[in-house]
Amino acid sequence: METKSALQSLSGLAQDHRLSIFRYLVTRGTVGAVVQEIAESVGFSGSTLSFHLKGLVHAGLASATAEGRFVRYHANFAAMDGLIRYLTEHCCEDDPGRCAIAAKTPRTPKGGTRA
Amino acid sequence: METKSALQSLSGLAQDHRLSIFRYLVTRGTVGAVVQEIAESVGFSGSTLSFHLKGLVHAGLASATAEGRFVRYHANFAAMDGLIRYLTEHCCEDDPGRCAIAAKTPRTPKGGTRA
DNA sequence: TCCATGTTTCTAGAATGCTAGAATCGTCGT
DNA sequence: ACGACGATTCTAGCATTCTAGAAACATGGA
Repeated sequence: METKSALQSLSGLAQDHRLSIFRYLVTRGTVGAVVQEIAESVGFSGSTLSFHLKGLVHAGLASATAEGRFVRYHANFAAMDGLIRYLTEHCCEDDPGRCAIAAKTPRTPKGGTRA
Repeated sequence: METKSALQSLSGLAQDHRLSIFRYLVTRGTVGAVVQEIAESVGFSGSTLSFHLKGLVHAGLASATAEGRFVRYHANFAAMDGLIRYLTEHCCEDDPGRCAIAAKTPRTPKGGTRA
């Protein structure tokens, strides 16, 4: 993951409403949630919700799939993993022996990059 | 980690200059770096640098210790770990069996919360 | 086709965040 | 005590982001 996409992910999550939305999607795992469900969970106006969902998708943190007139959103776990890896990259470069973090994250959910 | 501090961490990192600073501090591990070093690494004006360092400290992502007239900064790995845990919390709540992420991060660097 | 429903886009105003020059504060060496 | 130096704070202007009402768009059912 390059700096740019890490920054997009971080900016995407650095807002309480978007963080709420994302965390809700995380709890929903591979199932995801349609906009109405999300709205019930977080409780703010439709246009605001749409604004933030767009932000999450743009940041690569979520994906949207149409289901008739509903739209289902899923958290993008791969993006989250990438972000985590990015943050811990080069940790304690000077003295890796002292470091318990660096590059040891056996992540990615079973079932691919989506959902 | 509660929502508020996670949000602070995320906001702290969601800015390219602060992210650069933080990542540089991460590479410096327990050694940390004085402001001059950081300035050489990232290359922007003193007041801007100070502004962002303050932001990182306020977000709990870095700590500052005076060394004569120098100030040494360290990345706060504990905060980063906390953030990572927070993000992956409750992952796939509906069907944990399907999830490879949830609560399995053996993190925290050797040597305590500082550094 | 027409209406109801679900979602997104448009818009403006308010709030927040960023940058960098100038001034300030604290520490060290002489 | 004084000057040099490292770092932070102050300030103002600029840019970005957030919110929510209104309008628009798309889909499904009657």
